[in-house]
Amino acid sequence: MEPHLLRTFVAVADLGSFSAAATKLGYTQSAVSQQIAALESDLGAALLHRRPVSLTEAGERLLEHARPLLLRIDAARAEIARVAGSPPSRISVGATPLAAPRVAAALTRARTSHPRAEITVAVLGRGEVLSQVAAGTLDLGLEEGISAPSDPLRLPDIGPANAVRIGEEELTVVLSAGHPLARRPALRLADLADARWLDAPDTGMPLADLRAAAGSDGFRPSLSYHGTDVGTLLALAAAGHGLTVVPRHVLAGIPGVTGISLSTDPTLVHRTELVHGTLTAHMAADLAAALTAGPAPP
Amino acid sequence: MEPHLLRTFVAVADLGSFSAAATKLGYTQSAVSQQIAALESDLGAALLHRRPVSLTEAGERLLEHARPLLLRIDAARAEIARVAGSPPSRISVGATPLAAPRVAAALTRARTSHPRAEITVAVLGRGEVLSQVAAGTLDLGLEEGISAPSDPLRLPDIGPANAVRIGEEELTVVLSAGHPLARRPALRLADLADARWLDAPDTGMPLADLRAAAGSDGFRPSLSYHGTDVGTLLALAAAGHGLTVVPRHVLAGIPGVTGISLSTDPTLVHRTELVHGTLTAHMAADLAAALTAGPAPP
DNA sequence: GATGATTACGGACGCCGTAAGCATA
DNA sequence: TATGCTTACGGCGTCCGTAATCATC
Repeated sequence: MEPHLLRTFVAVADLGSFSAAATKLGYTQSAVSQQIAALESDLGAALLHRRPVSLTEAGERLLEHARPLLLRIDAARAEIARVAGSPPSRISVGATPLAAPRVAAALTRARTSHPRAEITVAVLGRGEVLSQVAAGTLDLGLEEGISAPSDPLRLPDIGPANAVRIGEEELTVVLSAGHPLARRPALRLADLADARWLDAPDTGMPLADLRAAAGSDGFRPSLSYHGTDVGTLLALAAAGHGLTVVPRHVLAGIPGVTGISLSTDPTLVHRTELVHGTLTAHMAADLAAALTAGPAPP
Repeated sequence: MEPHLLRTFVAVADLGSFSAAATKLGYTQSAVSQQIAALESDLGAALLHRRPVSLTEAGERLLEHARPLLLRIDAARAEIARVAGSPPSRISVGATPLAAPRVAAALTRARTSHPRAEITVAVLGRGEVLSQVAAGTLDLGLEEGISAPSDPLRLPDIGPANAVRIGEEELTVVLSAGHPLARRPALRLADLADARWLDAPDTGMPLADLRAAAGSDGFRPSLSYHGTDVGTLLALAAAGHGLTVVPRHVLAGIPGVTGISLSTDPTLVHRTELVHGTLTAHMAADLAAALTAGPAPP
């Protein structure tokens, strides 16, 4: 269970290939093979099927633990590096595309009260935000996703009390204006399991999250979009390539699409949280105050 | 950041001594010294002051990460061992003392519906429960603590969705019957920071949790009790040795003590959660259904 | 001076690369 | 047959124990 073995295991699982993982990590094919073998013998269970490479049941379980473990290890290392180093004068903030409007709005307000802070903002794919906060590349990150009202997001914890609630909004499913369901006042997520869905893991709600929320194994992708541009995602939805789920506010004034509320569902909402390393907890408190004022403006 | 380094670091931090940690872990004094040195050089920061041994700022940070990391590593290993092994016929359940009445009540009901299950029950000190669930020694554990209403407990996560809410109850502070405050209808936790407190880390609410909940650095212990017997704890409170905090139901019919509600506080409640490895999720669902029926009987 | 952490050194083991082997598509 | 994972083997680095050294109470 040494971290470098977990790292290799995750790489192999992601890439579906020993040799690809080897080149990515700077090892030889053989080394990766030996590392996986070592992990399997340590744990006493086969983790991967070979030829083609796929996860065994035990491998699936390990993967669920390995990612958060590696994330937390990075977080610990980054935190200690900060304690040892000098207090940072620059603050970097990252956000997922659907949370980005909140940062922009809050920073204009923060500028007036803290005019001398040097702030960097980046919009990143979902998943990048948390790992970069963990690694210390980002000081603060805005994450968002689906949850029950007043329930926290299910993010891997990278430290004590590292996420604070920013706000919750109505969750809507985006349909092209001409869609048969476009005139319904509200919909239940489970009823849409068999529809055509957009797979936009960087930008929209991951389909796996929809499956988890609806308790269904549907939500199969009809088109995949890799990128962080919300406009493109909505344009794809408007063109009828599939459905996607977003918080209501991003649809304001967008032509060609209709947002149908999912709030009659076993009460699902779109929730935004501010994630931070514990060392930037005071910064987080300041920014959170500015951010929680309400839903983001257009 | 290899796990064995973290393990020795935690042992040194707990025991306050390199040599004590060495004997506990089966190393030589020298090996422990080298391991700590390796960790410090890897992280680029001093983790411990020597002579006497105490944590540096960086060490404090690392410790906050190291314990959950080790817990999760144990959880992953246990989970994989279960996948590889045969499905368990015996179920072991553990609970902290203040949660114990709930298991007892639920199991009598579970007995009638699942008469052939072989169930083991243990009452353990706070902190033992989670680590044994992680390690796979326990299949299910009942944890409890202070939280805001409908907020989850702040437990280190040992896997995806590993805790489910069982119930919440009024939180009361226990006073001897003759105590000056014993006739108040309600109290605020922060006002009691300077009182004499019982330190019963295995049984009652840890004083550190009270400090965190009240945002105060008071709650200093006047007497410490190590053990898992709630009756003894209440007897100490009745005898005026100090205050302690418990959920209301444990006080029903106990002479010599008075419970004053803390519910007017920034709304603090006593919350109970069922913790499980993901592999026992279905067992957890069954037991949770029996457990959530209401507050435990006397 | 005794206790306890550090440093020096040596043997054993582990890890990774090279290279050969082997199975599957 | 070719791609790709596995096994064999050797060098190098790491880890831990013994033992000597150093520092602190």
